[in-house]
Amino acid sequence: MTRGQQGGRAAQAEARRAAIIDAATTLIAERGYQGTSLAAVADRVGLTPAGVLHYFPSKDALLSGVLEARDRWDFAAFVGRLTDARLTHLEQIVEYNAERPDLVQAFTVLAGESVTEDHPAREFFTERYAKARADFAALLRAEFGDHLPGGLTPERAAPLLLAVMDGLQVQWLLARDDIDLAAACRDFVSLLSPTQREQT
Amino acid sequence: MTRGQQGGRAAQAEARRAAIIDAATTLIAERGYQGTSLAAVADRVGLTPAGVLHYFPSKDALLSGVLEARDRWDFAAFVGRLTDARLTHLEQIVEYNAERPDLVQAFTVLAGESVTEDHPAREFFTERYAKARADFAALLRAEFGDHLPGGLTPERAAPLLLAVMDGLQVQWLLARDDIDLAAACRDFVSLLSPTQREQT
DNA sequence: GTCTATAATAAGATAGAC
DNA sequence: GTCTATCTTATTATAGAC
Repeated sequence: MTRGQQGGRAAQAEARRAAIIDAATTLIAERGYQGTSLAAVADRVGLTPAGVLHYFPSKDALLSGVLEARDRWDFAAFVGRLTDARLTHLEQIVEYNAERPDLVQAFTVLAGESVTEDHPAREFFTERYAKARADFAALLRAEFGDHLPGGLTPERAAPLLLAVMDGLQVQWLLARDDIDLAAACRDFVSLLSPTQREQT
Repeated sequence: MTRGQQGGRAAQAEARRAAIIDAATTLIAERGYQGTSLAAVADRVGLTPAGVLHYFPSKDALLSGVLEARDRWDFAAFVGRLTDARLTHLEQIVEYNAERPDLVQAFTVLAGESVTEDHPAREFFTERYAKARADFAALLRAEFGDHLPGGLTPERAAPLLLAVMDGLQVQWLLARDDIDLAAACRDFVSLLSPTQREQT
């Protein structure tokens, strides 16, 4: 039974790593990256700080693991399906995010921290946003063509779309009863849609 | 000369407090609130940590001072002139903010941190956003009336406007060469404007 | 693979000298 | 009003036992 349902030793180590990343993500959501200690992560997975450092050689390496896990999730949920991407699909992601406030909170906190100097997540978010702007521009062009309301182009609207999604998350996390994440996102898309304007 | 150009002892104490708040704001921008130590603040104003604690009895009290100073600035710049507020005025504020990336960065970091549990700035940002949504809705109604593009009302557009301004700041701080804060803000306003749609 | 033990810093805050 | 000195606690990370 040493090679049970989880497979061999390597697979067990992978499961441990995943559990540590999970715990770290939750704690980052609750206390931020700077506010998260290795001791707290270790407690959550039933290890000591030294035990955690066996899987991730430093706290920064653990953060990298958290960010990479998010990237894999994003890829599976969105970028991997970009060939058939539609704005409705983007709205589905928003709805799915609304079911995972812990994940949204972790990455809202990290994005905020990332603008500080020499933050270990700064490069990650810089590249992530640049890529998101390019992806969103392509999405908007596929959906609406070259000419958007207000005389905007997809390239000029893309940062706005990204900003709205990000900014709404902050407001939602601070006032979940007042903000409907998915509905507000749809509201913004309706501003971009040439066909739906002036509806009552 | 003991009562020189700065006034009496009370005024000198106020000047000290202001200098400490200034230093703290800069350091929060550079390293976040959790990453800012009293020792670093003290260094910047030529005091020891104990000296700083003479003016602010705790680190949290110092943060409150930073937030109150921002509130006073906001009031002078925006809320205090709400009677004659126009969207063009809001755009002037964005342009002014673009000249003060340090302030923008400090409050972007703090807003991100504030969504964590028991953060000392959480209540501040919760109330600030709620008030901003109400103010923006009134502003949009005064400017455009009850009916906005996409079938939106001022109340539904206000959180979007707030989200765009916030989200653009994050993108701008991470890629100042790629994002034109004021221009992007105007782009969004043009989406809300009933008269300017479909311009080329 | 996980631990104990410990190193090496650093934090916020207090007491009391000056 | 500001300092020195100190308390107390927490941090990341390493070395080496088991």
